Amino acid sequence: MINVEKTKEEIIEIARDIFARFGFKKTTMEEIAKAMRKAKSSLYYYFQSKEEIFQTVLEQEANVLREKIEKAISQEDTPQGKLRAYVLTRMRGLKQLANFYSALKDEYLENYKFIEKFRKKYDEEEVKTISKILKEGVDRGIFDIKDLEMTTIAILIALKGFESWVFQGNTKWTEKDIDNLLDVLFHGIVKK
Amino acid sequence: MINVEKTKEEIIEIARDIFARFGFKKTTMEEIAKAMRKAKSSLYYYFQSKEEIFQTVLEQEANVLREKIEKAISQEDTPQGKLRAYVLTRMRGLKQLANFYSALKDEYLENYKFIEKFRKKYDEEEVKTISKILKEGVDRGIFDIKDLEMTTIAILIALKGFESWVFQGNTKWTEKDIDNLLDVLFHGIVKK
DNA sequence: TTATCGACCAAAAAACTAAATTGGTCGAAA
DNA sequence: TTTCGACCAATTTAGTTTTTTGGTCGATAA
Repeated sequence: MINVEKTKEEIIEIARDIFARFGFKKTTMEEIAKAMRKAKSSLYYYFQSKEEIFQTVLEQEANVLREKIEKAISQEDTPQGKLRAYVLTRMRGLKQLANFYSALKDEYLENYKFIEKFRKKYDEEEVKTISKILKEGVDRGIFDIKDLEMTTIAILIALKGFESWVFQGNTKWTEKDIDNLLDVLFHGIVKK
Repeated sequence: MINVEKTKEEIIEIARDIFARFGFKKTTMEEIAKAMRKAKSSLYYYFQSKEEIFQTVLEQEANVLREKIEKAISQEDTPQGKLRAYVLTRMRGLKQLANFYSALKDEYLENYKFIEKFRKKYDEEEVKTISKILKEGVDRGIFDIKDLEMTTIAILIALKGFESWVFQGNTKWTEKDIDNLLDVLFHGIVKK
């Protein structure tokens, strides 16, 4: 009762490492149990299924990133600064979750609907975050955006593009490069 | 001798359709031969391998697209127009090659090195095309770009991002949307 | 009551094997 | 010069058996 939450925490803590290494599919309940020095069936006292454990781990991980981003944004004042903070923090955070991220990617083929669901939910969050920043910029008379929704999606798509590009190890991006690109986003390439 | 080239053309013409439907792996030489009303071994009189046939088909298809793009660009005068023509023509062309494109994607898992090689070569072409347009814009005093190479790659990556987004059927993009995005690329989102 | 466990099961996955296909070769014959 | 069928080694596929895995349940400590 009083220990349940604590044990749950322990489980997801250990499960996280194993999932990060082997991904969802290749991680077995037996492994997690052994690492916990418990019997496999004991895990089911705390979680209903392997899926539930994984989902919990995912959500927790997402929370950490979300908070980092939230904090980074709130520390900036200008919409430009916020957008920059968002992009940079997101990039760094994902890099830190690289193991996890690649594990997810590996099992992209088998499309577990609960993972798909998670992705969708997270995508929607990101859309909200970006569009909020953009909207604030427009409201404060700093940004001039014709189609806010389309621009939001565009930024997200581009961001995802860079993401997979970077994680594919095609090019090593520095912070300076990101700034360069943000500069294009902010001011365009046409001379004024 | 005089007919060899003609027969070769016939083969790749027929092979293209089959490859487009079933992809490289699932297409058999027997099928191609049957569609040609020839024996399988006859194909080897014209091509050294299945790979060579596929490669030829690929290259031909790329040539068609390349010419379309080249023509579209040359008909425009301003760098903005050229870039717009490039993006639009490329998008349309790839949409037309959708079957082919998805066949390629399906076999992305098995990574045939000759396909990888082709992709790389084509990527380099695209980089050249884009950077040429950008450079012209800069030289004519129309564009103002800090890091030309990085901007080129950025545009290409973003383009690829949209590509897979569109082909995944996530959103239906109109020409107007593209124009909207190009507008962001040209003028940025910061109010002037 | 709370927490843990081993025995157990159905279903899925992995390992194995036999049979069929496939890309490619070669010499013969139109 | 062009086409073909017979043939081969190697890969794929289909079918089967064995093992593993997620999950359940009742017993049993604490």
